[in-house]
Amino acid sequence: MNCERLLFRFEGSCEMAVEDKAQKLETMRHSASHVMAEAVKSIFPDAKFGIGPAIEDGFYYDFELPRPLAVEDLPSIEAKMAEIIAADQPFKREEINSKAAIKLFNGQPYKIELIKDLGEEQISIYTNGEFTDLCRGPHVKSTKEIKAFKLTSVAGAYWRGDEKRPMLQRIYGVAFDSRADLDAYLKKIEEAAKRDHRKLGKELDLFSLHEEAGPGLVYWHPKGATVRQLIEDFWKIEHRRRGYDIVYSPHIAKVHLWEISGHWNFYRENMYSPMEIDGIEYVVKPMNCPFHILMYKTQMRSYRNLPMRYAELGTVYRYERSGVLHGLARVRGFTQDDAHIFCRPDQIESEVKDVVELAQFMLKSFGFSEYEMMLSTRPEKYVGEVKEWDMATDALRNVLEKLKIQYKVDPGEGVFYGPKIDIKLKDALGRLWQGPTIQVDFQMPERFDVNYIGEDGQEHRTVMIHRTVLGSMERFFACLAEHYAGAFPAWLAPIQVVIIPIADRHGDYAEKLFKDLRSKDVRVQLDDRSERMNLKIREAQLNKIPYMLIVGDKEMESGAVSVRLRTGEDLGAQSFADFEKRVKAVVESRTLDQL
RNA sequence: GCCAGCGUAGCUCAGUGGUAGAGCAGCUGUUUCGUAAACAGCUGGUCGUCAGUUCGACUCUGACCGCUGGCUCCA
Repeated sequence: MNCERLLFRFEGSCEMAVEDKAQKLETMRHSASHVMAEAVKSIFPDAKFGIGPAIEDGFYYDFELPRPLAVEDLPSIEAKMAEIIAADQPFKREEINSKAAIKLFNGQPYKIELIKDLGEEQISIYTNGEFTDLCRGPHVKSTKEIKAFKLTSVAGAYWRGDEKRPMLQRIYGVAFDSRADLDAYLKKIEEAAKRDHRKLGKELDLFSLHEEAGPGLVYWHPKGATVRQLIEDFWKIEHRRRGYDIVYSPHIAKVHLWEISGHWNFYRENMYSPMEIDGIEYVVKPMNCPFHILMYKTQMRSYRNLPMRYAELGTVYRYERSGVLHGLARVRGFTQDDAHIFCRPDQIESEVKDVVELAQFMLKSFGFSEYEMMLSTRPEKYVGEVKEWDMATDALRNVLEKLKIQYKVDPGEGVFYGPKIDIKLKDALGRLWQGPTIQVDFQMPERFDVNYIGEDGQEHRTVMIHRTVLGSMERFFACLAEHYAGAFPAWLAPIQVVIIPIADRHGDYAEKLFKDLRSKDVRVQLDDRSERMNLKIREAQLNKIPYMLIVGDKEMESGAVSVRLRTGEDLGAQSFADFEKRVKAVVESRTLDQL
């Protein structure tokens, strides 16, 4: 047997083992949810049960209870669960017909609804101890196989995810194979909370939000604004290189414009209330598309000039419901890195491909390697013809397939005017946030009568591609801050270098260095306070400033600087010229992990 | 918007039915110091807002606003 085959077999079995282990964990987590339900039943005999699946890292169960739960209730439920686990109750599977099941679940309206919706003759039920549940399974053999768990939170959740149906109480828990795994997980969550962008925003003086001025409206402080400007500069250069034209458009427009686009009809609730100007109603823009269309339409466009790509860092306002606001990740006023590509139908695929590649390039440039690609298809409420939708969806799918990108399909999650590819970024706690999006649209061109003159001299309908490659500056910045825990790569760091004179007599030398670096566009700060060097280092460290230059008698004599990195590494003395070279190289290469 | 929790100095937090404290930050002074916090003094809050209960509320009740975790939503 040759090595290659051996290796292949080894990999194969390895993968299998991983899959197997994940499966076992999921089963155990699902069983844990039954155990929790049993515990809840013993405490609240009148509880009505919803559903209780396994989820990533754990499980939940939804209940209707006689009183609201608080986190304080969790320990007693956990204690009861521990008893059940210790009792080593076996899980028993039975198959019964649906009539018998409906009888069995008498007094459990949610279960009965589920049974009826299943519409099957035979259904399976699982029993452990005092608790019997409608369940497809599988489960562990007995409760003792649930090794380590913890209940984490209580929350409200609509029955079947429908806000018109009753809200049940959901208890979330996590479960692992061992105490050590559970502890490691809890530790990870604790660490992740420390890099929450809202916390970093305060600690590093990056941005603020103000209750008195309105929720969801962002104030970018100098340091946050610096990072944003650097991202925007990079974005602009990259767009020009790739054939985009940068444009600007107004912040308000007549309601009529959104009546044409269809947004008024579909999204009026999410737009800021109209204001009357000269007897005509205007709204603040919730998106930039109609503006770009108006610009496109100022001339006759030839097929020779397509595609045309209008890009704009466009600030938009959307009325988001109060409960969904979240730091910079979900706000009411935000700046999209928007662009609209006007092209011919035969150009769709290649344009989409370029956009996908641009998005990947942008994410990679900022150090994001973990993200999810989703293909969202035609929703229930849509405009246009199914034929066009299919064409647009195929174009998106083809690109994903050709680029060999792993993606998931989100059925019915497209925009009312077209299907889209979404890229979701992860925050510190592993929550996914919609980032870049690419939407193929035949509808806006139809509504706004957007055309080009073809080779045949006739008018043809232009196709639009709406896209962002970062998402919004706010959300992208939030994810970026969390990704680096506030220690931005040197090229993005709001302050790159801090100069720390040891005593006042080193001030002049320090100032000379400061002016020199500043004249070379290094973002440098001089810390000439009458404080001890130790304090200045500590503060620079807490501010995650990449380079600290310590200058005292030794350095002053030889025209040197002592370099300390924010990693804690002390590089010792080197010539100032060498240091400048080093910083220049690191910043210009936009390297992400080197100082 | 819905469910639950929370809201005390710039920040992190303690506290009680009888009109509030700590550390850090800030200010003033002393210190001039070699790789993560020098020392001393001082300033600072109508305890989220508005009502109600009470002789008296920051503390109890209600409404509202905001935040946190979920749910729903996210053009």
